[in-house]
Amino acid sequence: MRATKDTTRIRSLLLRWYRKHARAFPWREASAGAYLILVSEIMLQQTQAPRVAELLPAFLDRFPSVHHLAQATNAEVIRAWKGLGYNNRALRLRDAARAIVADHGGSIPRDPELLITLPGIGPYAAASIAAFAFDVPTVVVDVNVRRVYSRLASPQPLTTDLLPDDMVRQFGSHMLPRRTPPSEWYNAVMELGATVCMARRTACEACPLSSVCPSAHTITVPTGRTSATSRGRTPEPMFRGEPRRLWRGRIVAALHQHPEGRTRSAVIREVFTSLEPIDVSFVDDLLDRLIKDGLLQRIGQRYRLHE
DNA sequence: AACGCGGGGTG
DNA sequence: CACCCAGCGTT
Repeated sequence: MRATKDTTRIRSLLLRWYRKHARAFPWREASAGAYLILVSEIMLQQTQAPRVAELLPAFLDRFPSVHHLAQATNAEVIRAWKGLGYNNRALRLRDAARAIVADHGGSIPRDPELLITLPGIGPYAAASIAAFAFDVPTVVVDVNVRRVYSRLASPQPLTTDLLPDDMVRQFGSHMLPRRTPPSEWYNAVMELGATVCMARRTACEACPLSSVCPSAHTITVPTGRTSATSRGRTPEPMFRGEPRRLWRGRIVAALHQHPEGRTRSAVIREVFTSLEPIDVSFVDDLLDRLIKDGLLQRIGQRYRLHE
């Protein structure tokens, strides 16, 4: 862990850099309210910032307030979520809006302890909404923050090396500025993580913290087998050489344009072109999972987005 | 603790 | 092309 003396230096170097290099995003505007922050934080968990910036306005136009979102049906919110992936999260975001209306008078809570009780809001989202929407001085740790803080706190030999979560949090509570708003601080840390102190590549020569960073210029890309599967991750289930989740996404996409629904045969024709009888069980498994998740419903012989 | 969830980005 | 990326809820 670095000496306290360096903390002030790190803060001022990074904040000065951020004021010069910040990209303009809707959630960084002074006019951004808590509802915009809530929606954008959920979107940003899964999608690159430029893409969220592109898709966020249409979603907010469709659901301008937490009250509008709370009234959305499953199908309505899934359609508005198109292009963002992870449809389950759209439903949870809508459920969170319903809980905010039902239990919090329509006002988004500012206390992380309350935020984390909402559907789809975990430790990261609860802290980030409190910090970005209300400038609550709380420790926020996403993968960008964890990466930047790990490299800054102690020398990391490899780009894949990260400190344990508890050490990152300890360093993070030490780094929280006393006067600068937490929203500005975390925007700066995440901007550095996204554009300079990146996961698979570092740009130490362009980093404002290289003079105080113990990992600067020495961190290297690991060689050899580093793939997810060889690190012990469960391999994704595949079908016809592609991950199951992509077939799942195609079924949802195929039903976007058909409010009246499609028969199983029609879905198979459109999405799979043709199928051996032995493989039809794969489709049935997919359809069952989609229904279980609340994305689809079966009406008679037809499947459609869940109303 | 392990699994499932999208689809674009990167080397 | 192979490989990478992320936080949440469920089981």
